[in-house]
Parts: sequence; C-alpha cells; structure tokens
Amino acid sequence: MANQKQDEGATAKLTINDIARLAGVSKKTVSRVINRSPLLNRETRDKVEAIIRETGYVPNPQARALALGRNFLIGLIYDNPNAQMVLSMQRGILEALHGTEFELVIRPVDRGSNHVMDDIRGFVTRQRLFGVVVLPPMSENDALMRMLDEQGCRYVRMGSAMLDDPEHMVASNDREAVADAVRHLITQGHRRIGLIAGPHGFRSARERREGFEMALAEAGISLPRSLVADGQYTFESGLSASESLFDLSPRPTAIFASNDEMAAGVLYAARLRGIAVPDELSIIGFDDTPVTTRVWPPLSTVRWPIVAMGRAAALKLIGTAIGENAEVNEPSMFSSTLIRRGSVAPPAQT
Amino acid sequence: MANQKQDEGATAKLTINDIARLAGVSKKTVSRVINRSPLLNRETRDKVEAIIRETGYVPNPQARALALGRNFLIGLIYDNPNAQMVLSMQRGILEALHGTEFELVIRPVDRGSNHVMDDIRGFVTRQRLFGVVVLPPMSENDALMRMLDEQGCRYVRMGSAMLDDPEHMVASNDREAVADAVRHLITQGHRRIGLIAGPHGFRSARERREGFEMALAEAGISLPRSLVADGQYTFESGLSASESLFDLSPRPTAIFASNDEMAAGVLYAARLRGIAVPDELSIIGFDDTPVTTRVWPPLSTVRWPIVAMGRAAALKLIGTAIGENAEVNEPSMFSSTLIRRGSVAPPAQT
DNA sequence: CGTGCCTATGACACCGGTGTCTGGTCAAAC
DNA sequence: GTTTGACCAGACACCGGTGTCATAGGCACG
Repeated sequence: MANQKQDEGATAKLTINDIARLAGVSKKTVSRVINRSPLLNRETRDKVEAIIRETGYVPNPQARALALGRNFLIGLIYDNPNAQMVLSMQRGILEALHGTEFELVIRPVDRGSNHVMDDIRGFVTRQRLFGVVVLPPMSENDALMRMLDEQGCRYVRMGSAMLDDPEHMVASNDREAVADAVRHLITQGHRRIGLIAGPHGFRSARERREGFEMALAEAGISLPRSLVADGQYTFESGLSASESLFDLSPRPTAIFASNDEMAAGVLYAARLRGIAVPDELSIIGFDDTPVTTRVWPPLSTVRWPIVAMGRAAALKLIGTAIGENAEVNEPSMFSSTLIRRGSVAPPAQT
Repeated sequence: MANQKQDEGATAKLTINDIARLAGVSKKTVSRVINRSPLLNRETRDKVEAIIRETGYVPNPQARALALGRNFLIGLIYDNPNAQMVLSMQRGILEALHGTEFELVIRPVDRGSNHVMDDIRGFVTRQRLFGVVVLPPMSENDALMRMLDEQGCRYVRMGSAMLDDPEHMVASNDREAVADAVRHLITQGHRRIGLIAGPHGFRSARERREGFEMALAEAGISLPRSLVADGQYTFESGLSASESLFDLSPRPTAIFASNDEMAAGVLYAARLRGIAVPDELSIIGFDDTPVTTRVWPPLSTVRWPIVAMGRAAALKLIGTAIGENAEVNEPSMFSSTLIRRGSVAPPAQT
C-alpha cells in the first residue's frame, strides 16, 4: 500500500530512463514499446509493458512534441455568441479526439476588436498548434485562412456553404434546409410569409435568404420587399424586426426567422401585440437551440448536425496525422432537418 | 515583399540558434533577452530584440516547457450541462489568462460514466497540466481532488459554498442569495411558497434549499413537506415537479425553482394548466440564463458573477506562477444578486 | 601598476523523448 | 562448420530551449 502510494507520488517524475533501467533495456527500446514498433521481440515488449503498467509511467508530452517536431494541440477559434452551438461543437471535436493524444485548446475572439488577426496569429504561433477549427462567422474570413496558411497551421472551416475545397471545409446545406422549411409553410397554405434575415455579410444569412426566396419562387409566390426585415441574429433584433412586419396590412401569416434567437423574438413580440401563435401567426426558426422548447408554443425549427460536423472537422484535421485513410474521407457537406413543433398551423380563414 | 513572405514562411522553423547567429551572440544571451533577465547590457538587449522583431521569431513552447519542467496549460473540467454557464466560465478564465503564456484546454466529462476518474487522470497526466479548474457539480467530488493531489496537479474548485480552503476554492453564496429571493416573495405578500429542489447530493441544491428554508423560518412561515418537490435541474423535471405543486389545494401562490431551466418548466406547466403568471403564480429561478428573458413573462432570477468567478479561479491557479502577489489575493466568496423581471407579483386577493 | 571584484557573456550539460546507425545473436542455407 | 541474412537492441546525436558555472573585461582600490 505504502509502496503503491509512493509509486503514484513519483509518477510525475518518472522518465523513460527510469523505465529503461528498471526493465534492464535501453531507453530506445522503451521508446519502441511506447510507439508500438513492430520490430520488437515479444518477450522484451511484455517485460517493458509490465514495468510501465506497474509504475504508471506516462511519457512526457512536451519532450515527445519537441523530438517529433510537432505537437498534439488542436485549436478552436470562434466568435459566435450561440453558446449551445459552440458547446456542441466542442463536444463533437472532442469525440473525434477521444482516444488520440490530441487535446483541444479554445480561443474565443471578439469580432469587434481590430487586432483579432494578431490575437489569432499569436495563438497559433505561440503554441505551434497542430491545426485549428474555425467556426462561423469567423470561418468566412478568407484573410484569416491565408494567414493560417502562412503560419503553416492546418485548418478546417465550418460554414453554411462550401467556401473552400472539401479538405478544409465542413458545411451544412442551409439553403436547401430553409427551402424545405418554407415549403412546409406553403404546403400548410401560407402565402404571405415574412423573412427576418441575418446580418449582411454573413454567408449563413445569405444562404438562408436564398433558400427562402428559392422556395417562394418555386411556388410562384412573389416576395415584396416589405416582407423582408433585417435582423442581427439576436433576440432583440428579432423582436424589433417583427414590429415592422406586424405593421403591414395585410399582416404576414407566417414568419421565417433566420435563427432561433430571432424566432424567439418574433414570438415575444407577437405576445406583446396579442397575436396568437400559431393560430394567427406561424413561426419557424433555425438552429434547434434549447430555447425553442422552453417557450410556448414550442418553436418549429431547422436542426443541423452540429456534433457530427464537429467530429468530421476534427477528423479531417487529424486524419493525415493518424494515417488511417478510412477516416480521412469524412463527408464535407451535411444536411439539416426540419423539426416540427407547435408554432406552425394553417393560416386563419380570412 | 518576396523577402518578407519568405521570412514569414520560415517563421515556424526559426530557432534560438538562428537568432543567436544572426545577432552574433550565444543562444544563452538570446534566452536571457526572452526571459527579461536584468543582467543584460542595454545594447546587447536592443540588438537581439531588433533581430527577434525583424524575423518574427517565437520560442518553441514545447522546448521551453521541457527545459523548465512545467508547461503552460490550464485544464477546465466540467460535467455541467448548462451551456451558458460553461461558456461564461471559459470566458472568465481566458480573460485572466490573457497576456500570459497560458492556454486553456477543456475536458467535458460524462457524469454517468464510471471511468470518469480514469479519464481525468489520463487528461491531467498525459498533458502534465499546470493546473485545472473544476466546475460544479464535479467540483464536489472530494475523491477527485485527492487524485489530483496525488498526481501533483494544482486545482481550483468552483462551487456554491466553501468546501475547501480558500486557496483551492471559488464559491458563490447561494444560500444567502436564495434567502434574498424568497424574502422578496414574502415581502410581496406570498405565504404559500413552493420549492422545486435540485438533485439530492448536489451541494448547490442543498445550499439553495437551506436558503429557502432560512427565509421562511425568519418570517415565521412553516413549510409543509408537500410544498417541496424534487427536481433534477432540467426543464422536464421542473415541468413534472410543478404538477404536484399545482395539485395542492390551496395551490402555492409562488414557486422558487432551484435553477432557471426548472423555472422555465414551471412557467410552461402553468401555461398548460391555464394558470396566469404572475397574476396567479409568481416564479423565481436561479442562474440568470438567457432563457429567462426569452419566455413570457420574463423570469425573475438570481444572477451569480460567473465570469468574475472564472477569472478569480484562473488567477488563483496561476498566481503563484506569475509571482505578482497582489493577484494571489483574489476573493474566494462571491455574492449573487436578485434580478427582478416580470414573473413576480403580489398574490391574488382571495 | 597589480589586485580584487563585479558585470556581461559564453561553453556546456541537461530536460525527456525520438531517429539513425552500428553491432551482436541466432537460425537457416550452403 | 561456416556464411549469410534477418532481426533486435543499444550508443549516440539531436529537437530547442534553460540552468550552472567559468571567464573575459572594466573599474575602483591600495
């Protein structure tokens, strides 16, 4: 017992030399055992492995990184305020990293700040990261990718459309997903459908808008400019954007909001005006965040496979390192699904 | 231009030897410049610094870590499903780490899993972390802290009460915060106040419950067993727990839910039953998550200073390393504030 | 002008791993 | 019985930094 305790206490200080001495072999042989070199004698391997297990020896990752000339840190760069999305993404990436020696280092950045570029450069160079995953909307920044290239830092971008070759990109097909959602509204009988768009310059905002317009065009429904309101992907912007739609006469019978936060804003605004949802107004959001099921009525929305996409991104990044070529063929395009809840109904008979 | 490009491309491969050669000094001198050794000649320092700036040289952190015998990675361990909380905590910690050479490595763990201990052991030993911050409820696990001690890994626990000496603990005073919230309800005239408690065995659940009981006792209000329902900190558990409270006759005129998710569940259940909030039922939650302002009416809740606590935790951890003793004296106990929104009103006259 | 001391710098070993190359052992082949 | 080759283990240099100690040069001092 006391012995074991002692061993554990010493764990932090055990080196490959200690193991070599204990096993009566050279450090290189121990190194071979650790790295599963195939040229080892069975007996030698077993003996060394036994010692390693007994002592609880763990190779020093810094020394390993130094000798190998590369480290095992993946960075996650994001400026997205959607907590649930970021956390799911972290989870997906970590799932892919599980069982490997890679660890995840995070770096939220402030979109507004004007030294973002320097911050990130410092981040990737200081730690000599193996590679990074970049979340939207930061992932739409081409200058950033050029900088990462210059620094010799691998990267994978997440986004709402392919912006790059598949090797560096994991995307969801937002356009088609939104078109599906809007088709659903049309099928229910809606003809005056409002859109709360995302911020100008965001690729996801553009894709979702195009999906919206696409579905209307297919059905031969015209889209007056007044039915499109600008939002900022925030609850407050959804709230105020819906005001302008509610002021229209006739009022739209349905609204597609480009994300859930804004959809929640629409619902809130409807409540303030005494507009019944879904009887007088149908709402569909995007992202399937938890808020959609906390409000009443629960919001129909579009779910994209965040965790799976995170996993795919990480696998793309480390695929080359792992060397298991099967894994490298991760899909680059993911599709989303419409989740039907209580915020959609046929329009009131007028 | 081409020259500059070349320099940048080579950045990744520049070593201290290159700098030494370029500056015509020994590598040790360069090392001294990097580490701000005070024994350097002014001229030499300037010369070397100029070269470093020109070339964009960045010391290899792995080599540094190896030579120094310690690295610059802080781990964050959590099993808490509250995304907003986790993300705010990450932000607080990173704020404290900003400007230092420390980076944050994250490790969500699955509470249910029965090899959590091994997972975490692997995490801290494999990367030889400088230290870790542990979020609740995982932070209540004393066995984990013993294991971290054994591994020689520094730690700081976050929690709802002091569980340890201040050096290893950053806590919020949940009991007093809840008592305040309940006093507020009592002041408004409520006498039949229900509690939806958190899961058994969670320290935060116990603290919040004790605060609840404390406020009632102060006011001389008795608390029948039936007014306390068990919850699991989830929306669904809040929903079903409120059913039993709604079945009481007379019904409670107010409910304190031990977190916002459950408070949202109460609100949802009230809507399903046609109970008007706040006219027929007042609700107070805990955490001040975004959901409180997305639902209608917005929920009154208790806000605790997550970001500040994260910052304090990180500073405690690296304080000894930084050596600026001023910083080490971070507060260990933080207090929360009641946020009044629309879910509380005086009870209906009966 | 020699001595002692202090300061700025450099030589060298070392942190804990890995790659390369050499050499010894043993079984199969002649 | 010797040669050949396969195979395995060890010696050694090296990754890119830092700590220790030695030393050259400058200065004050006797």
